[in-house]
Parts: sequence; C-alpha cells; structure tokens
Amino acid sequence: MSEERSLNFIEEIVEGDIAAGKNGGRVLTRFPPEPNGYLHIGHAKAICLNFGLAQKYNGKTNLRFDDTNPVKEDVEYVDSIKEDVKWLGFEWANELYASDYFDKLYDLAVELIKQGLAYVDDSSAEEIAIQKGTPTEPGVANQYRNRSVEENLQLFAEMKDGKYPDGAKVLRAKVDMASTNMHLRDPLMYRIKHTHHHRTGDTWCIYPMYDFAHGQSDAIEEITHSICTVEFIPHRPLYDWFIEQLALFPSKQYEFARLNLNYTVMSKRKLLQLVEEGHVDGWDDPRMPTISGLRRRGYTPASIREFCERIGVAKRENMIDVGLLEFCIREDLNKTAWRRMAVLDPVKLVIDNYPEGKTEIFHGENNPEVEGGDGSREFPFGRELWIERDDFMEEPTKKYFRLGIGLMVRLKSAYIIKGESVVKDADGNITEIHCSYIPESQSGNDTSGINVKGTIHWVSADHAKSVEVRLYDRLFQVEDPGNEDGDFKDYINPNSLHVLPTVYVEPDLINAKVGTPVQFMRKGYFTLDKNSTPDKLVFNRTVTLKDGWVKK
RNA sequence: UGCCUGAUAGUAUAAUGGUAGUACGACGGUUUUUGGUACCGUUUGUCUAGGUUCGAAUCCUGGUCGGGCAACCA
Repeated sequence: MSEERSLNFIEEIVEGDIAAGKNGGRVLTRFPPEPNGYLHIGHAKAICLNFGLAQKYNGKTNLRFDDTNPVKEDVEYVDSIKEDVKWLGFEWANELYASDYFDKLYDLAVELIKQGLAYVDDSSAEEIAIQKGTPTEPGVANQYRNRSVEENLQLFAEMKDGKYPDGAKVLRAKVDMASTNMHLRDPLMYRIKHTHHHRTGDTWCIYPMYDFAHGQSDAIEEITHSICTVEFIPHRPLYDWFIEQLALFPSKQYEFARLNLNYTVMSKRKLLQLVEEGHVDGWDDPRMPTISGLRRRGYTPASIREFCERIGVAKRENMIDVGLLEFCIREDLNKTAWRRMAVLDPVKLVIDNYPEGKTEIFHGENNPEVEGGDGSREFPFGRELWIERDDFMEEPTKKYFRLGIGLMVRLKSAYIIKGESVVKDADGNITEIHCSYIPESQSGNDTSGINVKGTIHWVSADHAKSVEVRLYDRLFQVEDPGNEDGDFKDYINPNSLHVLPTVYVEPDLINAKVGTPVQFMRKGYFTLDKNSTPDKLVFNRTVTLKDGWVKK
C-alpha cells in the first residue's frame, strides 16, 4: 500500500493520540447530521473524513441523528441520509439518535442543577437576548440566576411535566455572564416545545439545545474524536465545560473548514428554498449539489470519495472549483463507462455511392481503456446516417479535422468518407449532406492507404432509437451566489437545463440501466434518468468530455 | 471598540528551523479510428514590516486582510 498522501492535521492528531496510548488506541468517530434536509457534497466531506479516519485507524463510526429540534425534523430526511451514506460506500457501527438519550440528558441536567450550575429562567427570549449583552459589552445576570437548587429542581420537573407553555421558561447553565465568549454567557440547555417528535412522539415537551445534547451524546457513546466544522470553535469551551462538570467520558472536539464549491450554494436553507420555490425539480434534481442530485446526475460514489480525498482537510476557508469534481468523475468514468454512439444535434448524411437498402453490421469495443476492450457490441450501418451538425463545415477552416466539402473523415468503426455536396431548405439551413465512401477503407481491414485526421461518430438512420437528453450546466452564474448583493436566487443560471427532445442513439442503448453510466463518444458521460420509461428513455448528461479543441 | 480563528502558485493542499513540493487548471508537444485517454514539457507562490538564527513558510513582535461569535437552530 503506497499511501503517499501526507497526513492532514486531524490524522496527525489521531496518530499522536494513538502513539500516546490515549483511549487505549481506540478510535471512534461519529457522523451527526440533523435530519432536517438532504445531504450534500459538503456532508460528503465530513462523512469521508469521519468514516475514513475510522477505516484508516481500525476504528468505528457511529451514525447519529442530532434530532433535538422536532419542529424541523422528519423521518423523510432520516431515510434519505441513511441511503446516501450507504450509497457513498460507508457502514456505520451503530445507528443512534440524540433522542435515544433524552432520559439520560434529563438526568444530567438535574445533576447540574444539584451542583448549583443550572437554573430555570422565566425571562422571555427577547429579555434573555438583551441580558446577554453584545460581543463588546458583558452580559448581566437576572434575578432567576439566584434561585435555590430546590426551586430549580421543582420548576424543571414542572417544565418536563408540561405545566408551562412554550417559551415560558428555559433551563440555563450557570457559567459566566461576562465571558468574552458569548456561548458561555449562561447558555440555554432546555426549551419548552409542545411539539410531536418524529421518534419520541409526545413523550417530551422539553428538548435539549445543541450545546447540551451534542457533547453529552458524544460522551455517552465514548466518541474519541468529535469532528465538526470551524463555526463550532467558540462552542468548544462549553463542550468541555459540560463534560468536566458532569465528569463524563472526555470526548474531544476538533474543527475543520467546511467545503465551499463555486457556482452553487451549500446551505440547507437555500437548498430548501430552491426546492420549495420550484427552481429545481426536487432535492435530487441533477443540478443540485446534494448527494442524491449528484447520484441522479451520474456521479459515482468512488468519484465523490476521490474528490473528498483530493480537496484535503484544513482549517482555512476555501472555495473549491467544480472543475475538480468534474475531473474526478471523468477520471472514474473513463476507466469504467462503456462507449456508445449518440448524435445529439442530428443532420442527415447520405452516402451516394453506397447501395440503397444495404445494411452492414460493424462492431466496436465497449471500452478501449480496458484490456481487450471489455467486450464489444454491434451496430448497423447503412446508406443514410445521422451525424452531428457541428461535425460538418461547408467551408472548413484550416484546422478543422472533420467533414467538409472535399474533406475526408473516418466514420468511427466504419468507412472513410468524403464530403460532396449539401441540400438546404428555403432558409439556407443544411438539411442533408451528401458524401461518397471509400469501400477499401473499412475499419479493421483498411487497404486504402488513406490517412485522415479526424474520426466522427454516427448512427444509422434506419436503426437509430430516439431518446431525450438533458444537458445540465452550473445552477448559478456567479462563483459565490450566497455572497453577492441581493437575493442569491437572482443569480440562478436560466440555461442550467437544456432539453434535447430528439437524440438518435445506437440500438444497443435500449439496454441502458439506471446507475450504469455510459460515454457517448466525443460528447460526454451520460446516465439513464430514474424517471425513464421503456417508451421514453431520458439520459442525463453527467459531464462533458474535456474539449481540447479551441476554435480559432 | 471585544473575543475566537485563519493567511503558501489561479484553486486546493504539503513541507513540523535545513533544496518551497504535489494535484487540478492554463499553455505547448508526442501518441491516438473519441480534438477523449495516456505520456512529456512549460507556467505561476510563502500577506506585510521588523526581530531571533549559520539558516525562517515554520519561532517572536507589530500591522494588514479574510472568516466566525450577540437563534428558546444545529
């Protein structure tokens, strides 16, 4: 195994801990999504990091749903998250829920009250916000801070028993109202929400806040390395404070910079807006940066894992170019996807000297990158073909290697042809191209001695199948739509979806399967859309091929 | 005005006091029945000003710039 990639800073920490014999060398990470939305490529980074660490250091990873806010959460999201993590290729050790710990968390809160380190506050949200001060002015304590342990115990029990309406009271940790760290100014631990929870039903009407659920859940599970994103750095002192006061297992929090991808948005709020306002087809629209969107677009789990490996892990803010994601999927698909011919923008080609009614069967290897071609398939050839409109130029420029009047080109896996004439309609658009073919130039036994610079793809007009193809482009016109003036939706690319209703493909493509990508030669990688029917096949373009030809 | 973070080619990421390297991109070339792939080459960098040191991207001091922090969200 030549793992030549250097360690990222978290791997260094883990290796340091193992070397120091910390936790007996045990590594237990967790991936802790809140089930309030679909996973996106940013989550993939966290997933690959957490699961990857465990794999690398003989550890395990728990999947834990951070379901402490019932008003936002739903089983729909739980199910999609599990599907996406599995699809990415990872197996969790345990499927857990913060809500599994509601009893324990309640007991821990009571414990803190007994220690005189938590109190029930009757203030309104607005009052509490004012009393907290600002980053530059210290907060001030209120009269509730001095309630007796007994009173707090009773009030907290009454909160739990449903004696108070939403917002009437909260439980707060007694830390330091004057701390320069806002999160330490007596943070809220519990709030009242008479809301049905997707797992605990109506058992509870008080729910713990993130700060009093996350670290405690980590400790209960004895997570060794609790990895989150940098915006949680200010929470770390609180994370440690609760664990220390309650003498729990000392899980440690480490932070890395979240992924930013250009030409898209990554916040759940914004993604939800795109879905709800109908700017996209749903969470799995192929233009979405969600895992399910990328899957429907034709991305493979391996390509996403490779991407996450390549972007690295550090603490500084970053903006990754989607070009890297595209590179990763091309690299993967080049080695695995079968080649097929499809004409996206068809124009009729007639071979004048080829016998009418004659059909020949040619064949082509499935994948030239694989030893032996990975098998082959057959396709028919005839007098009338479809070729790409832009593979013909009536008056070709000097560096044009395709078909033109007087120009010769090879039809992939078939004959060399020479452009002869065109037929145009009243508007001057070319409706037919006429050519002649060189009978001795048949692919495989070419005795013509002719060398041509270009090869183009084609399909037989008599045998081609018609399918729909959807071409996708970036969803936004600017690199960082969330950071522009005005609404991010003002920057949506109006041409992000281009539907080609009539694309001619070689007959074998009726065997295409959802989840099995193919390369349309010279055009890109495509995948069958999940909503295809036998009568109407729909292909999504995953990504174009790299185009090294720049028109002069 | 405060606190917490961070700063290395266009982008991302290494170098852990000792030759600033890698990948993607861009550009050029070779091969090619995909203007793809593969292969080769070129290109561009340590935020700034001082200091310590034989030697600083790395350590120290000051500054500049970016991000985060005042949800009964996570």
